[in-house]
Amino acid sequence: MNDDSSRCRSNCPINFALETFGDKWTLLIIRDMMFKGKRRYGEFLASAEGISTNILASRLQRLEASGLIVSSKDPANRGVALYQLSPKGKDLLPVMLAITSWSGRYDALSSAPAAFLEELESDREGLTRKIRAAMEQT
Amino acid sequence: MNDDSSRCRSNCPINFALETFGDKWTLLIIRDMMFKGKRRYGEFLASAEGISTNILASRLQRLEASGLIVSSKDPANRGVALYQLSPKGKDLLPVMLAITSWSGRYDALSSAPAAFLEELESDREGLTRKIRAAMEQT
DNA sequence: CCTATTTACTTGCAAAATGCAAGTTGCGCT
DNA sequence: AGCGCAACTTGCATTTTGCAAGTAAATAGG
Repeated sequence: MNDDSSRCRSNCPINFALETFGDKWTLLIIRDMMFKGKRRYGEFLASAEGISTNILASRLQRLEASGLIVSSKDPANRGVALYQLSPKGKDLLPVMLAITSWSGRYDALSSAPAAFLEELESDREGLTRKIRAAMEQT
Repeated sequence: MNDDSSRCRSNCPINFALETFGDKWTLLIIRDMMFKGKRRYGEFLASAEGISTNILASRLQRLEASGLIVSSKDPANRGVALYQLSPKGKDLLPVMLAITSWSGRYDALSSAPAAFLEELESDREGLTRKIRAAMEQT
């Protein structure tokens, strides 16, 4: 293999959006929205990893600024804010599934349910469709 | 859809290895090893994003501790350290490709070469094989 | 053999990000 | 009006990062 299409030299870098992927809390918030259907400030705050309230506010702001989520007020209750994934945010699903699959295989602390992991390996497309449908519901 | 296999409640969390994915520099180092064939301390230090030397040392140590990379001394030159992806590290390829694909579509600052992105969309399996082969070379 | 250079780090300190606890604001209910 | 809840904001201590400089070991040249 002497054509080099699979490798990049420093003059043709592969860069990616580090603001999104290089941050722990950002990924957790997206995960919560994507797989757990969370939409409210208090729900994110309650996640097992224990994000603190100032950081949560800052990350939600950043996520909205970069177009990954959209915020609105619950029409039934103006005191409640709703955060939802934008199409751009929903398109992170393949990334999250790849991370989940790798973590399920290699990271002992990463406990996705076994049924979920099995379905992910055996029928990723079907699972993807199901999750996309679930995301539209909210 | 009232079976809930595509969503998880808080009692069945999807957790992933945040030490790996939640850190900016960790991802960049893995990218450099995977797509650019970098193996040496000085090469990582020279990456466009400008990691500082103390952070690089700390991340390499962490990556080795978590089994993603293996370090050795260059047999031809004992003063030179070589860092290489372990099988566990190489298996991050699908994650990196998913991130690259998303970034290529949505992030203006993320410039993977167009030919790479096209191949990624049209023949991901083939590209994956090529990159895996290239990774074995080092 | 002695010196200079390269490579891979370590150290010290200032700046920034994070974590924690407490306070504030706006809305809905009674 | 008064209470409660949800969504933030603020202040401050702690941790992490970034930057500049320094050290140690291994080749390279004279």
